[in-house]
Amino acid sequence: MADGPDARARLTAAAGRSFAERGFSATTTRDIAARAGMSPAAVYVHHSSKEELLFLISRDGHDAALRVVTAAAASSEDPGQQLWATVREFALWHAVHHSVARVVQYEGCALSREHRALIASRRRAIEQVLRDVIEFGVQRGDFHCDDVPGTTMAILSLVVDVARWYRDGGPRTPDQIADLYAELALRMVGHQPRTTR
Amino acid sequence: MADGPDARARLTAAAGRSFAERGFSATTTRDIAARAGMSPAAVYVHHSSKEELLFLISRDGHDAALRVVTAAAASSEDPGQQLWATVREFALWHAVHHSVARVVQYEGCALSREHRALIASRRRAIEQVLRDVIEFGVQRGDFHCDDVPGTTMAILSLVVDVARWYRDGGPRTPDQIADLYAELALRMVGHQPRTTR
DNA sequence: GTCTATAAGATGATAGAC
DNA sequence: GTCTATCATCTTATAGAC
Repeated sequence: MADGPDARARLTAAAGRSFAERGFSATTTRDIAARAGMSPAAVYVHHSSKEELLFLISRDGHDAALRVVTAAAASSEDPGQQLWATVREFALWHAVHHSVARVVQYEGCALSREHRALIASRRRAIEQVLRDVIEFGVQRGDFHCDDVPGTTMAILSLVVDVARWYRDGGPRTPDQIADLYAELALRMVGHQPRTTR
Repeated sequence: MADGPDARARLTAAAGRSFAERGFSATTTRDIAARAGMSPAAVYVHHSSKEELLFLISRDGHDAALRVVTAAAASSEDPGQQLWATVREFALWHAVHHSVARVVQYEGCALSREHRALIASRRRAIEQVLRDVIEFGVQRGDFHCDDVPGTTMAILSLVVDVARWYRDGGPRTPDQIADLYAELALRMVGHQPRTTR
């Protein structure tokens, strides 16, 4: 009968928000502790270092994003629908979880060597999902795109950058952004549907 | 008969590289001084603070980027050519000057309130150049794009993100990236040329 | 598991000699 | 204008009481 998140989860949440707002290096363990309603020393009861907090946030964020794009890519047999859903869900995730997404996309360089390697494999997996969708559409003749790796990278760029500029209360809702970006991705791959949309 | 950059310029160059590699907060004044071949104290003979170095790099970088896109947008009477040139030159600038571009795009939150305001007006000017090109193309009937502000933002995103992932010695040259991104931007705005390209 | 107190070192910036 | 030396403060992380 827990009436709130436990201390460990409160600390990762507090660290995530702080890292997103100011960056890993500009965040102090005192910031994190204060935000979680604890003393600075309490941080180290639950986590071995500030860098470990960054790793946990980054790892769980990547895992969540990978689940989202994997499910979206498998949601249809049609390449256009697959790309539309994948980009839509990925962009939506970046907008809704913009705080975690910022840490995921921009604070990776503060990770230790070992942790960075663990994160890198997850990043490759996410990229692979998108690349496979685009490759499939090109092979099927639904997409017309000369440079699949380059276009994959460009669409990833488009979505990732949402984490940089998105603000709560901005002029667009996450759903509107997701819809727009999914349509733009279809244009980028030269989507020619067999039936009129 | 100068045989190298003066101390002041050496310091901004050293600071720019350090900020790009590790971020503003993770860079120490000792890092900057060592990179410029000076003692930590020498930094303060030429600059009043670490934040001032960030501001100078950010301001000059924004000014350079604004000049590049302004010239590109004015390089033709044809909307498609204008957009192609603007995105091409903007992407090229981000790849070639990726170190400065990283600072420009990702370290703005470390600026003082006053400095941030000075930078914000330059950012709006850059965005306006791109938006005007797209608006012009839509009015002319060369572009088919329902959401001009959204598409403007998306194309900016695409280009800005080059600063995040670009590495010297990567699989693509800056020119190849620029060509690809210019074509993708034309697809994003629904460019329908009057004469076959 | 939480706290207060503090160790050990790093950091931005300055003083003053040359 | 550059240096060595240093100040005052902040930072990560730990020690030990409760």
